[in-house]
Amino acid sequence: MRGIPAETRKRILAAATDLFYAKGIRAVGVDAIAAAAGVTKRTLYLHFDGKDDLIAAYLEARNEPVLAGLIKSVMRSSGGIAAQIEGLFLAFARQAGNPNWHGCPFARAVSELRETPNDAVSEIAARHKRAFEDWLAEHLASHHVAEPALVARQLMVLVDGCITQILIHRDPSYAAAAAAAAVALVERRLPD
Amino acid sequence: MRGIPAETRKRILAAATDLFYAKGIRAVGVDAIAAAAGVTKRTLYLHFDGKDDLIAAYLEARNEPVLAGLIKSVMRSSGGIAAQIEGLFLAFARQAGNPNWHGCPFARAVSELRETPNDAVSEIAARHKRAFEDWLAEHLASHHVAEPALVARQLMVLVDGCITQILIHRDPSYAAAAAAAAVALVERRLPD
DNA sequence: GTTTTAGTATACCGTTCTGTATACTAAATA
DNA sequence: TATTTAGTATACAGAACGGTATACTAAAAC
Repeated sequence: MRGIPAETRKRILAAATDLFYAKGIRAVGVDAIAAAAGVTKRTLYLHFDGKDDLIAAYLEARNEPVLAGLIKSVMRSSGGIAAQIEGLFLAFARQAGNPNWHGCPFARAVSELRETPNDAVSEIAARHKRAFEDWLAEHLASHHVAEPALVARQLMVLVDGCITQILIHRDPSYAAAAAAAAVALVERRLPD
Repeated sequence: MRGIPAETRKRILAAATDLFYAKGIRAVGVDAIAAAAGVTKRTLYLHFDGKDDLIAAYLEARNEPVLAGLIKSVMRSSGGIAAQIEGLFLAFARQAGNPNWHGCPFARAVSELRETPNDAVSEIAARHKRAFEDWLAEHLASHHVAEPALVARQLMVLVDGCITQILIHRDPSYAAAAAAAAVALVERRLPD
């Protein structure tokens, strides 16, 4: 069989994404990824230099869609900026109910691959988080929130903390506390 | 050589702790732990039923000292409750400067071992987090903070979010934003 | 003084890991 | 039509994995 190369690569990446995200990166071998993609290991190594390259491609491919999803969660609300930020955290509670949800792929990759010589993972994850933080700061500023950079950082802390608590306790209701905190932190920076 | 059994067990556990915490749990083999403990693999399996048992013992052993350290960070400050909570986050910034610091061992274990059939990990981690949350709620209540249970949860979210951000960005200064958020969330619940 | 205990040393088992090699096939391309 | 391309199928190399087996040793306990 002869397929379109870009299609095959996408299928391998999709299989890697599902498995890495669900089971963890070290827990998944290249054999399992090749099998899940319906591809021989030979073909996998024809499209990727090795597992490290596949890991980097996996994270890089998640950057844009995850970022878009986060922004969409904020923008969906029709209310003011505080309601929008609240919507972000309520979206976490909703998503966490899905059994396929396993938290933030970037945070989990960094956490798992600590002290392994794969610089790409750390760099991609930091870039992703920074991108959302920067977007938040601009969005807050455009809604006349004072100290937007500081508030954006505080919201990032709440975002990852919310996700971690939900993962540990297997209880999406932690998002409600995070949402209330986020609203309070935003509202106290609004003009009177 | 014949050693005191409890001593040998402690040495194995200490080696496992160092390696698991620094490199991750899947990244460390039992051979490496035995070698680091200066013990044969035979001896290791004489003290632990297997790697899963060792993982559970590692986390269980961290519970008390980590909890004690967190409480100490809060109680060190001589100021009021807001200053105490601020001190907790400033302690994170201090510890994160140490190259041996790698975040929360419980959150990292849960994150890495997601969807592996080791119930103990999830249970121990949840119990640990819950213990600090409960202590915080009682401490806040004793300082006349309103809605202590909710505020305690919000602080837990900030704690784990702060740690995650520092890990990802390799930048302890994220603790400052978390500290400011924590102070604001506590102060607004103080009696006038 | 004999037996139990807590080890060492070493070898091995079967499996899985990342990665490579060899040979073949069918579709697109020149 | 000949050649390149993108694959399949299969096997294997070399290491690391968790875990076990055998034989021996020295200190402690009865």
